[in-house]
Amino acid sequence: MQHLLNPPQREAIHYLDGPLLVLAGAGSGKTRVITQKIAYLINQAGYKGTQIAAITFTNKAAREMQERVTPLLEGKSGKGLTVTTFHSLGLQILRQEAALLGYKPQFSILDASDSFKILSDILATTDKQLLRKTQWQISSWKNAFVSPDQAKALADEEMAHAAARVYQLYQQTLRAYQAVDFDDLIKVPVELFDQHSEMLEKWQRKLHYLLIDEYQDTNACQYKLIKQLTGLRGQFTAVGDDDQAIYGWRGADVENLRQLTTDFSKLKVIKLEQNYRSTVRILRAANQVIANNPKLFEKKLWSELGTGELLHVTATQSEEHEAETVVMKLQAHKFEHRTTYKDYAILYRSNHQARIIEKFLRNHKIPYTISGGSSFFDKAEIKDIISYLRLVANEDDDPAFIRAATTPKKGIGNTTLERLGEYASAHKMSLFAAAFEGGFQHDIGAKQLEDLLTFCRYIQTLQGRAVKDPANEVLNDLLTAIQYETYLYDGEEARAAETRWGNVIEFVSWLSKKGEGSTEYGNESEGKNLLELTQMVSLITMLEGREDSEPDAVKLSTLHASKGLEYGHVFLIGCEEGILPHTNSIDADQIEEERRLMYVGITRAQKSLNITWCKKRKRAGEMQACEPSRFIAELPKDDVKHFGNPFNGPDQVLSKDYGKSKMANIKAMLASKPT
DNA sequence: ATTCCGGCTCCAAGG
DNA sequence: GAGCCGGAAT
Repeated sequence: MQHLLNPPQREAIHYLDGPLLVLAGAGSGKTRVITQKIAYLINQAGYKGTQIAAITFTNKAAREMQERVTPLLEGKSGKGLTVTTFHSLGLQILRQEAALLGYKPQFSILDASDSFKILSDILATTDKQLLRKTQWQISSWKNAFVSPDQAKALADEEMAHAAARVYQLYQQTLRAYQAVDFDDLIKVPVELFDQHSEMLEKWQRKLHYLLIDEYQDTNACQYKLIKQLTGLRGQFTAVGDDDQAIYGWRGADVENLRQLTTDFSKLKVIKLEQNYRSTVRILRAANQVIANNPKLFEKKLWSELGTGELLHVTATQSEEHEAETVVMKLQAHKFEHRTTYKDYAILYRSNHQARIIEKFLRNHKIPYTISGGSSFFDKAEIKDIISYLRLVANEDDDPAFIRAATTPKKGIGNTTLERLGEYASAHKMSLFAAAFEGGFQHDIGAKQLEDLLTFCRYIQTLQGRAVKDPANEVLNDLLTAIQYETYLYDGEEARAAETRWGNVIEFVSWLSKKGEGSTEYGNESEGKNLLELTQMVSLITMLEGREDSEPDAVKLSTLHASKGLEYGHVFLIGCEEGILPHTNSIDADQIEEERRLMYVGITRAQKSLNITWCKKRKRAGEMQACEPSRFIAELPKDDVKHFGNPFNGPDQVLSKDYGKSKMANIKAMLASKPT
């Protein structure tokens, strides 16, 4: 994609007279504009690296940006450049000003499942739906910058009032744990800046220029942070595309794009409409689908990359048949076009759709990598280890205490924990502190107390070592001390245990490397001890940078996680009413965002696009008939070729070894004629 | 009575 | 994939 910069790109890079909004269509070279602009600021416009912050939403985007900008920088002036995610920036601010906010520097960062458990305790229920709803409600309040008191005042019905009360208790609990959740990482700094203008001025003096990626995904809180940081100077570049706004569900508001034009009267708007990624047919499809959405800014992508292949839309009998079709088509296409596996991506609306595809890929020995979905850091074995680290860093972190104290089993059971919990809450102290209280100690048996104290004292020795010994040494000793490997092999069959232990090893070596601080840019992780690494770990969801040379593997990804990426050949599966658009979105009248998801999916493809849907799908235990997605009907007829009988083709009988037949199916596939 | 196991069901999206 | 359930095994 190396071309000369086109005029709007050049203009976007050189424009420094005030706030700038770059409306960058899919594949229009947006990352290039941001990285080149950073280089321009530093190499030509006299900015220092330390004065510039580029903000992204994902760690991956931040890493890619850092990697692409580093070679462009000349000399030392680029040193100290901040390329970071919103959450990581929030953490940085929070950590520096922790004392002022009444937090210890090593406060914990809770993940969604920790929050879920806390809410479950507060509400004294296991009703998942209610808990999810409450969690969502609280998160929405936070993203909209609404405090518990304000939530109570605003609550017009009893339900909302109850939720606001839970919100308050939840915040009190987090306080007691010396913990924040993901939403707080943005919200608390904004509050801090609201209340302490001198702190805000300090940060404004530090950061002279902001660049914000994926601006359409900002929520009210994030926008407020940007406004605070840019202040009166108003020197920033926001890059976004209203057609790719797909994070409304976590509080992002496309309106923020329009808001910019009203909040900054001098806002300059530049559109990037030339696409350097896809064929004309793919772009025409994308344009025509998205044309069904109301427009915030008029924009039409065009390409000079030739007409290209027809899009394929295939109706399949079932999920199994769909998976098989995709695998067969992929194999045939790869063979025919002499491509490699990494030229292909299979995209879907929800994570669970990947499972069946994985199964078929495995059966056919096709290598694949999967992104999005349940992440490395969500694995039980990783969370186990992290719970020790969290507890060592912050002994007030009760959720970490409970997990570490009970995993692996070490004689600390429910009764002990309950007594400890009672005492701790009665005396308003942490579980850890309560364990050392005489008042509590004669409440339980001698053996139990002995085991509990052994555990707590061990944590204390780790606290001492964590600040002075190398991270990998401490970690390895920890694993030995708690006999984690034995625990894994006792609990599971050898193969599963082996995988889990492998994950642990990988985690430890990854973390150790971070601790050495040998990263080439000398950024965040330099020379950090184990405690400082712990907070950073909480913000990371994927293990990155393991392989420098990407393996030759098919990419599996959710549509959300695919944003910003491109692939030669894309399979977009499960294009049915109820899947894409998702049922919940149909019910909530949020078709436009689903359409943008479809748009994102289409525009990932460079050369070919395969869309599939199932005529029948197993749902709630039984096979149900499905309708093709309304978005399929929105594709331009002349650019699409249909396969499979979309109406009432004969139901295929699925034999037991359905996924295992190989050549026969390839042949059948190749022979199949378009209807 | 307690634990163990296999099958069944559950799925919106991410930092 | 993981949590949950019912039935089997201890």
